[in-house]
Amino acid sequence: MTTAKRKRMPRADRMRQMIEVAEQVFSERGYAAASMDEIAELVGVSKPMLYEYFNSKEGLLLACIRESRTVLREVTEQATVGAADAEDALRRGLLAFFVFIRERRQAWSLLRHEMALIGTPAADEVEETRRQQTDLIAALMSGYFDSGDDLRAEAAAEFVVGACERLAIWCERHEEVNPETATEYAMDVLWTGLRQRAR
Amino acid sequence: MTTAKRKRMPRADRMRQMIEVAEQVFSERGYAAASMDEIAELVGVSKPMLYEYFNSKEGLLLACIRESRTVLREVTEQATVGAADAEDALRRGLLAFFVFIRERRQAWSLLRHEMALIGTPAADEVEETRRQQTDLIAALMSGYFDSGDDLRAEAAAEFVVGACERLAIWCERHEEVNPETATEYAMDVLWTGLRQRAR
DNA sequence: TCGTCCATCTTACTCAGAGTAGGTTACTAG
DNA sequence: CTAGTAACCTACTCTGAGTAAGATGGACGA
Repeated sequence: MTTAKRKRMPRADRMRQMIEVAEQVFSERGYAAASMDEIAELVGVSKPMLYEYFNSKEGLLLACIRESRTVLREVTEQATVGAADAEDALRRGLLAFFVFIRERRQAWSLLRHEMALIGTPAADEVEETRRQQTDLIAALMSGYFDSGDDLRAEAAAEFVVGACERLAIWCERHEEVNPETATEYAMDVLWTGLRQRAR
Repeated sequence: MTTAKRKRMPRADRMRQMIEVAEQVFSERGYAAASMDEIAELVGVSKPMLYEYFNSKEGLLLACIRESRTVLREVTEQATVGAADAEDALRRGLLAFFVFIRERRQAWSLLRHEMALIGTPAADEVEETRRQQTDLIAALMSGYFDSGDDLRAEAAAEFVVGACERLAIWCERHEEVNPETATEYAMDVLWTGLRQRAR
């Protein structure tokens, strides 16, 4: 990218570059079909360098996922500060999320495909990202809602995360649905409930 | 299983047996970590037999996923026949789903881990399962709801599927939450909406 | 009873790609 | 100008998916 034909670059820079390329390749080909040789070649470096910095293919994937998670967290947290009430907070958070997934498709596609790796670090890592969002929502809610039933509140937070994730994937198939509309759809069901629409 | 020490069994039977074993191994080890050699050994047959019947590792996975999907469809469709109204239909469907995932954990865990295989048949297959459920819900709703906005209705259906999927995963971590309670939590948010609980 | 047909099954490979051992080169400080 | 070390490379091993080519058991007609 940076037209650097000079080799030898400092560890931190090289790592960033590797993550950038890997994110691209993983989301294009899929984790399984992506080869470390190809990533190394695109970076312009030999394979052992990848292993030097990330230990394994899965380690490289992990780094990509963590990278995306950090951005997602920053974006959604920022969005909800200074919200007027629960409804406002929820709406702002949702909008930030839907904007994120539109602007950073590749990163999102990595987060969304939860590896066929039950019990492996990568699966845990994706799960951890959801937990992060769930906690955020649960925290938001507890500030505005009657607690009453903690288990129920936790379930509600999981619910919101799952629903939005799915809606986001649906949005990929519907270019015409912009983040604002998606947010409105989500709020409609979440906040108002389906009862309102029953005959 | 059937204590058959006699080899040579008819194609159909052998395939069923292979799918049974594969479902077990895939959900235990994860798709990537599972080896065809191991599955073949557990079945008591040599590897080329697996390829004879399923063509590839992914083909075998596909067969497992399709198997589960068929059962899921039967169960949920059956549950909703003869529902009194939209609320009742939704509740029955949800309960059937939550019972299914509790009773058939392995099958569910296969459906839930959507392979790190963007653009490959297996990913499409899992997606197809969701579409099946989404269509079912959309059909249910259209029978009871004002149509008005088709896109909105489609979005709502996606929403329900995603939310329930996530809630189901959450249930795995909470043994104390039985299908009935899960259904109640889901109905609470979906039907009533979060507004009811705001301070 | 005996062939003969073919579906079921096997042994024994190839090949791609993850991961590594051990050595080489360019920059940097003294 | 010479260490010293961080960045880098060549050239391997090894596991596991996928396959070629052939062996075998048993149903069924003669």
